[in-house]
Amino acid sequence: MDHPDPQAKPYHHGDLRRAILDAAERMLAEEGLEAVTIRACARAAGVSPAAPIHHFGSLRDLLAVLAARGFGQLVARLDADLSQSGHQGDRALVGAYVAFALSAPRMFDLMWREDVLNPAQAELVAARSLALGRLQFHSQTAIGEGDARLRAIRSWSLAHGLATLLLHGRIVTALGGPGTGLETKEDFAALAYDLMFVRG
Amino acid sequence: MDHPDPQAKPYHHGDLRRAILDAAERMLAEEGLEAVTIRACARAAGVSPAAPIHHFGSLRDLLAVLAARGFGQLVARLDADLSQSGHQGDRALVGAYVAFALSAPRMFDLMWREDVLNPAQAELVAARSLALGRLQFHSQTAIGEGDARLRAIRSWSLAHGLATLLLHGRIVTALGGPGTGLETKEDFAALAYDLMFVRG
DNA sequence: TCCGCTAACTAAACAATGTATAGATTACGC
DNA sequence: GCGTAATCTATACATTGTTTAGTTAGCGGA
Repeated sequence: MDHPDPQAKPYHHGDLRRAILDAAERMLAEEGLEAVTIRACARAAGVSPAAPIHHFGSLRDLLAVLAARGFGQLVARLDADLSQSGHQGDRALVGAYVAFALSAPRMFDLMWREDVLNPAQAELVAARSLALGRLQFHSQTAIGEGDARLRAIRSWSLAHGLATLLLHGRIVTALGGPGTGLETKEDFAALAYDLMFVRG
Repeated sequence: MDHPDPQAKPYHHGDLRRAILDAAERMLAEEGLEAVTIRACARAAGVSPAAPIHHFGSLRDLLAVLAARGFGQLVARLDADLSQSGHQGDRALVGAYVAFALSAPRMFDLMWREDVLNPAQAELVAARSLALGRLQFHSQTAIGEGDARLRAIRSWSLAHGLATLLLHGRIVTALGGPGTGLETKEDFAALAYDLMFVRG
């Protein structure tokens, strides 16, 4: 029998590493971080629990590689939004950052969950430093007064804080809600943009 | 034998609920959130694993009650710092908020970890809404231009984002470090204050 | 003072998890 | 073709949260 049975799955998967990551990404988006376990990934790919361990070393490293994907997606989103935007530098940056967080909330959360992933994993370190460098670059293309470093910290903090609080539902609970003009994702991205104009 | 043996621990603890919470708070601060398990709390209090369940219902509820303590501590800190501060309203608020996060990093993290605690737990709901109401109050005592609601969202977002990024060590990695004037907790609290003066 | 009720707690068990170990299978370079 | 290394399975272990059934003791009322 040298003609392979199309029903029988091969002993070697062929691209198991990617398949596991794809399954993990889908489970993260649809079922949440807690659903992403070694055994669930193995089940989704139809392999034994030890197979993902072989490719990633541990769950912490698997999640780190997954978060690296997230930082890549963030960079793609920032570059896309900022290239075709009439807005300027740091102000548009805040809107794009918040828009990404709202469009991929669980991935955004994972990217900062250093308790559950291995923050020193090589792919993650590379993807994260690239993304943060890009953030710093965009925040400094704007013309403005004062220390450029302070402006960068302010932009990033404002964007990160607003995104985080929005994902927790706290801003809607405390200040928004039906009839307040803060309902859709677009409202919040616009809010982020507006915040950059509020004077201290 | 009606005189109790001082060596023998009684079957009934007397104040087990508080003892469990105290143990959990200590373990959280010293060993991290992952060390706070039902079984570890039970071991620390010298009881069986089912005893904490009886008092709290589940680990998610135990952590929620613990987070409620955290919100109480935040309120105490805000009130203390803002009463004896020459600074005004929302600007001092940001500094005090960041100072709290840096002084109790793991508690601050837990307070927003709605995946691991029960966000609808009664004590937590009460303590959180009280704390957030106080935040809103302080942010609006300042005189300033523009929409008061926007100013409140901006203050809170800036404080929360800066605190979160500082705890992740990202700002130090990206922008601070030795020789940059950003090293101690006080430097960062001052940074938070300064950020409120940066113009958009 | 004793009785009964109820809260507080124990003991034991279950399913699920991460991961280590040893072995089986297959691809691939020489 | 053959040996080696990569890939994957089977099995096992310790740990976790939680459930169930049963034990102990504090406490109010007769």
